[in-house]
Amino acid sequence: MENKILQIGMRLINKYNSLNKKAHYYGVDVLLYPSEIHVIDAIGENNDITTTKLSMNLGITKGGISQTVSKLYEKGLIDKSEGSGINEVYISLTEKGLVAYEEHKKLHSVMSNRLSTLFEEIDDKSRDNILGLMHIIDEELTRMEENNDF
Amino acid sequence: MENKILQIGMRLINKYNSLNKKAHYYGVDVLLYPSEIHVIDAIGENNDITTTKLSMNLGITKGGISQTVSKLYEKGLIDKSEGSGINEVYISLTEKGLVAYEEHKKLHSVMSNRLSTLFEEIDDKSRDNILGLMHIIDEELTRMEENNDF
DNA sequence: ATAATGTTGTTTAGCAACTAAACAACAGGA
DNA sequence: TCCTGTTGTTTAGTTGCTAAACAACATTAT
Repeated sequence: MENKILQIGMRLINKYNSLNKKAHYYGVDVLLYPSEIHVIDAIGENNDITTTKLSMNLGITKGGISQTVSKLYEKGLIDKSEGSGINEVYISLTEKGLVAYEEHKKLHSVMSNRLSTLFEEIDDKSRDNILGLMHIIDEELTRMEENNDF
Repeated sequence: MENKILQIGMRLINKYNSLNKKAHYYGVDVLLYPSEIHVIDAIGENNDITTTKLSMNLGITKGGISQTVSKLYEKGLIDKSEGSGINEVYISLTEKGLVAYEEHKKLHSVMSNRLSTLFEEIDDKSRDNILGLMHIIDEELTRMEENNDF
């Protein structure tokens, strides 16, 4: 009973991670791997982004991003354009990329809506407690990261 | 504001997964990789377990478990014993394995305790709402898994 | 101006952590 | 005895990274 939340939380993370291993088509004609749809998602939410910013945004090395971006370019989901003369490359979605982005987003909207609804219906105290709970987890994960405890 | 929880939740998952990529010593003289400490954890909570049961328990193929178990055997963290004449092998922790298991558990106890405390202090309504929230996420992840939607 | 340093993105080799498939060893029943 | 089911193992292949070296250009220092 004591660490029930932690247990459920771990089960949710495992479930998410397990789901997150399968490739899908997302409405386009090429199979997209998890790493690829994540990059597409990040570009869709921040068009004309650079490799370095994607790297920071997703917490992956520049080399890793560069590899995934190359695959997406070959599959015709993104465009590259030289940015403001400097040593930058702006990455944006093609029409095909946009299709995949929106299809992917659509699949999450049901859960997103259900959570929004619940969050709006509950009282302030519950809302605060939920955020407090998440805050504790966040703090502890950060502490573990800093102390190298895991 | 609408999908704030989902956003925080995703950040927590990413943070956890990022932490979960590093190898540690866990108080013993050999470096243990994430997959290895997970298997140790599962054996610690269920001593004299078999490969097949570990496989089901962790949601990994028998081959994958077999590989990780081999490494743990070579590192001296587990013992194997023939089980009841049938075609089974019982896996248990050595003293060294037990040290790693308990060290790993200790690192999680701070967060576990903080969450337990919070959960005990809040009112029933908040408690129900938190569980309700998790239940929705669980349901939606299951639905996505079944429909192959992701 | 020239040299040193910083920044951008890319490529390469290597690794962890799997999976799928073939396999050997044994058990129990037809 | 043969067939089937189960157990655990091994092998080859894959994804998704990282670390390190690199080239190209920009900025700063001397």
